[in-house]
Amino acid sequence: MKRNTWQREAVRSALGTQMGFVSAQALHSSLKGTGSQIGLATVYRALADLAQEGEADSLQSPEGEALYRACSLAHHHHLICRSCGLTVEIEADEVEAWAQRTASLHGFSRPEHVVDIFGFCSACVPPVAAELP
Amino acid sequence: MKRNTWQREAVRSALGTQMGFVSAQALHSSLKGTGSQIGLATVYRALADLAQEGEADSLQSPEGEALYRACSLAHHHHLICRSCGLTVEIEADEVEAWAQRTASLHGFSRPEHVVDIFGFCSACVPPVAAELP
DNA sequence: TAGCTAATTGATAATGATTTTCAAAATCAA
DNA sequence: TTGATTTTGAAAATCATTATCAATTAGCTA
Repeated sequence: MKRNTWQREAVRSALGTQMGFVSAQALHSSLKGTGSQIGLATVYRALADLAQEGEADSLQSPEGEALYRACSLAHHHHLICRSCGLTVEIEADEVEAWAQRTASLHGFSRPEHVVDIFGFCSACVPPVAAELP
Repeated sequence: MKRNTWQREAVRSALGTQMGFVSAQALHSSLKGTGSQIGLATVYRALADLAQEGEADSLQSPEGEALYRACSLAHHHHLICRSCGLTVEIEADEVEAWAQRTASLHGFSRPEHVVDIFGFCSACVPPVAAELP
């Protein structure tokens, strides 16, 4: 049976206070920073549980880290600045519908899609100007 | 100056014979399997180069591995079976346009989007039937 | 063709995220 | 409270990927 521990609550609540996506490492540091004595392994376990129970969204950053975010109600998509990390929540009904349609069109079930756009926000100029047309 | 080595050719050619996405590790094993003495670090470097030069596409698997695939010409999206690895190339003009539009709408430049759908193909039944409605 | 020089290789060590281990601590039902 | 069972957490183990650096090699150039 699943038990309720202050650690799990701490992770759930800490995740709720974050605005964007956080890595397990970052969340752990954040918790430690507020005086919590929670262990890193526990944070990983709690996040994995939350994600499985649908209480958290997760995605892979381009650097290969797993990022988590408290899941409000709907499924969202993001526009993430590669430089400053600014995250803009975007409407993706269009993509949502397309993903469902495309998956079932090819006979795929239980589709989970990853639709995130990484770029440079207006405040962060592209680092390699020579690459631009 | 960039030089042509049999190692780089081996990676390029090995990538070309793969049908779907492969990890660097897998490609290295595959090369070793055919008698090549290429080193793992070199495979990583060659793949990174190919991806940067636009000769290969790369994406992050949900497990956090970087996957590569020989890039034909256009930018494609994929429908990938979590169980058997079957990869279906999908048309995503709709999403392509949406990504561009959304990025610039929010002032983002040089957008790179990740649009991939992971699910279970018709041949692979969902492992957890209880989760379905 | 021989020699030069900078780019490339690869074995290995280093890194960094994530997972496993397992004994000790905590939870929950009775 | 007791006791069975789950959960925790520090440290070790994994795993993919990157950095190191001496030895090798590609591509000039004489």
